[in-house]
Amino acid sequence: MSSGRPRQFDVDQALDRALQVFWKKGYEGTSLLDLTEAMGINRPSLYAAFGNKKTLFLKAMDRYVQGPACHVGEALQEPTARQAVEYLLRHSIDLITDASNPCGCFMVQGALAVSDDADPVRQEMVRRRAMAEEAFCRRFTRAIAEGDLPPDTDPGDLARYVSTISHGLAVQAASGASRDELLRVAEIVLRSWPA
Amino acid sequence: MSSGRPRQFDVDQALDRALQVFWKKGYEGTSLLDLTEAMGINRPSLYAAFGNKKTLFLKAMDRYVQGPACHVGEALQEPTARQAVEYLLRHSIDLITDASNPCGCFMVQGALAVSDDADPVRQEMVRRRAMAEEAFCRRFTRAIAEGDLPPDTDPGDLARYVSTISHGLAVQAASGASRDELLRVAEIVLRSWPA
DNA sequence: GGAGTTATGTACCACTTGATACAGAATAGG
DNA sequence: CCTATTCTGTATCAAGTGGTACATAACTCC
Repeated sequence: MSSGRPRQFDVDQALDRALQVFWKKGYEGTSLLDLTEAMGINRPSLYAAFGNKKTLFLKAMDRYVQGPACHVGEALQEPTARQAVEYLLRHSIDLITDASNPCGCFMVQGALAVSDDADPVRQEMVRRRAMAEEAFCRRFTRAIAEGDLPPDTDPGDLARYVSTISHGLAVQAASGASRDELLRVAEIVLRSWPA
Repeated sequence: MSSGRPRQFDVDQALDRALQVFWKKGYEGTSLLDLTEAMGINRPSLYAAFGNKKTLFLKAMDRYVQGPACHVGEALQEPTARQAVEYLLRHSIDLITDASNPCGCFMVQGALAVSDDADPVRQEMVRRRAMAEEAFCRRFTRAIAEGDLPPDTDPGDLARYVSTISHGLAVQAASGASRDELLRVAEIVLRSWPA
């Protein structure tokens, strides 16, 4: 197999740039011109490497989950449920208020309310958010079995609660709340942790 | 003064219809065609009555605050801080999961992450969310003075906490969470209310 | 009934949108 | 060197965007 003319750009770096734009402007607020300018490539190269706008967005989503938002998975590995939540909240706050990224959470503001045309993208984001919540639900189920949460705890409700806090913090960050302000919110949450 | 040809549509009803569309699809996900179809009027009538897309959106925002979201102001009049928060959360949940409206909160998903062109609209939403938070801050300050909250409470932090919960619930609703599921989240919040 | 005023509806504007056709450039294998 | 393959860049596409000009219709006041 002959490999033809080599790419003149780094695919992952271009994807990171695309992620930044989608993160700041959302799926529908981002134009192809925004993308090609940020990625430093022209339109046909973008389409050849990433398919189209939708598939590029989905790939940016994967990269977000595995890169900037990898703390979500890491949190689950903390020894106790409380520590997992603490890890999640603190690192989430660091991410969503990090000055080198757009404010807020890509997973929340990337495609929250969109046109019918973009609805599949929105639904995929809903699905991914639900997956994270379910992972915490399973973690809490384990915590109950390990005696690390009260036995009458409903793990699903608690996971939904944590998810609610997390998404709320993201909206706060998108509204301009600072790291310290959000850390104090997290403190209120953790102070009353049911354990 | 002569009044000319009378309007053939009800301005407030048309505004309600516009609100519904913006609520579901967000500012940038909504096209003029979406609007005119939902409002039952044609383009020039829309522009004559509401200015342009941005000003229409802002007017829809006013209508949202004074109509569907009037419970926010009402909550402040409850006798205690705890009751105010309880009122806020319960009625918010009713609103954001009401089947006769789009899921979620217009004030959150109407314009969370948008293009530069729409950024003024986004900022106005940020400002309005901040105003609601400040109102709760003042309410909590009063509650502390009335001995209805611990004297060492920081009213700003507490207001930000409540705001975070409220916005988090909105994202959950936009993701398809049911009324009952969110009521159980609210229960967790209220169970640990610092009073 | 005529004059003045305001709303409606068609038809259109310039511009942007996401997406491609196609020619040329850069590589690998033979 | 030649061919096959892949990428790049220009130039372009049809469709959709927000926004308006203009003729006409419906009303009030004189």
